[in-house]
Amino acid sequence: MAEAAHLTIGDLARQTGTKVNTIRFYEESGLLPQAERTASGRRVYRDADTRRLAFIRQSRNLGFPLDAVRELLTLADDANQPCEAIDRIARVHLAEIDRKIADLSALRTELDRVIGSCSHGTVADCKIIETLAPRAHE
Amino acid sequence: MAEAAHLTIGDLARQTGTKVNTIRFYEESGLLPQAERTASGRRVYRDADTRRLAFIRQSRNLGFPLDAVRELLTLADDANQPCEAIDRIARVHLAEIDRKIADLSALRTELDRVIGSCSHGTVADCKIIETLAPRAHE
DNA sequence: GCTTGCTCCTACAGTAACTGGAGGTTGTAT
DNA sequence: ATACAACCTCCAGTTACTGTAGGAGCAAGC
Ligand SMILES: [Zn+2]
Ligand SMILES: [Zn+2]
Ligand SMILES: [Zn+2]
Ligand SMILES: [Zn+2]
Repeated sequence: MAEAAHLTIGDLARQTGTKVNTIRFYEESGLLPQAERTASGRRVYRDADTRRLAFIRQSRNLGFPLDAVRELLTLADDANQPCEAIDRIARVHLAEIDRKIADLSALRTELDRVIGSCSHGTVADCKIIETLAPRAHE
Repeated sequence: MAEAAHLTIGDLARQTGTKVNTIRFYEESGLLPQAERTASGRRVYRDADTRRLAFIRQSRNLGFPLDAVRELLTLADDANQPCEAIDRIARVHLAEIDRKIADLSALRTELDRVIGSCSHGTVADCKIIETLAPRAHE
């Protein structure tokens, strides 16, 4: 039932919600194979490319950096291997996200404290500025 | 008591915990004024520069982007103005941080769910891969 | 057959905020 | 005098694209 249609780069872009330039960028980055070309030099894609690109986009949506996506793509090809390595990449990524959330939360707390301390007078009295400027002790 | 010492760029870097290259970058970006030079072309700094750079660094530590730092520096110079504009910049920045935290938290939830669904078999059964690959329905 | 307009091509600059290095000069201490 | 550190000016690299310039191809309507 599936038709192995030949897609243009624009078709592929539409199917996957990816910009045309981004697809070319993925090709150049080695995430997508070098596409076949028509006689006039236009890229031609097949369903397998759609699936690969969808995988990449889904991974990106989950925040995996391109290096991790590259590894995931390789690992996903060995269907009979244990999925340990895949899980590890995902857990490392989760830890990274947790770190970022922790950093931002600490920042948020501090910034909120600074903002809350302002009594809305002149710049000379502004506690925000006072926090940013080094207190000239003495 | 304060001595208006002439500082080298290295002195300034040490005093503020900034890399030498970063100081040059700030100068080029207009955050620091063009430094005076010695006869041989070396940059010379004074205490006012230390204070300005400390302000920049403190702002950066609170996550303000350089554009915001630039505005803060300008606003901080008008000591008699109301601090409204400063507060607004800070609140906009806080909102941005909140947005990032929300985005990351949503990502974290989803990623955690995906990881949790893996039953540690082969790649063929891995739920993580299944999530990333488009389900070939039918 | 021709023009219009869309899609495609390559190549490159720009984004944020630095960081590091190459290649060369100056200052300082022994 | 000779190290050696610190300074100088470029400039490339980082992340993951995005947008644009300048040019060619392709399908449709007239
Ligand atoms: Zn206020
Ligand atoms: Zn204030
Ligand atoms: Zn597993
Ligand atoms: Zn798994």
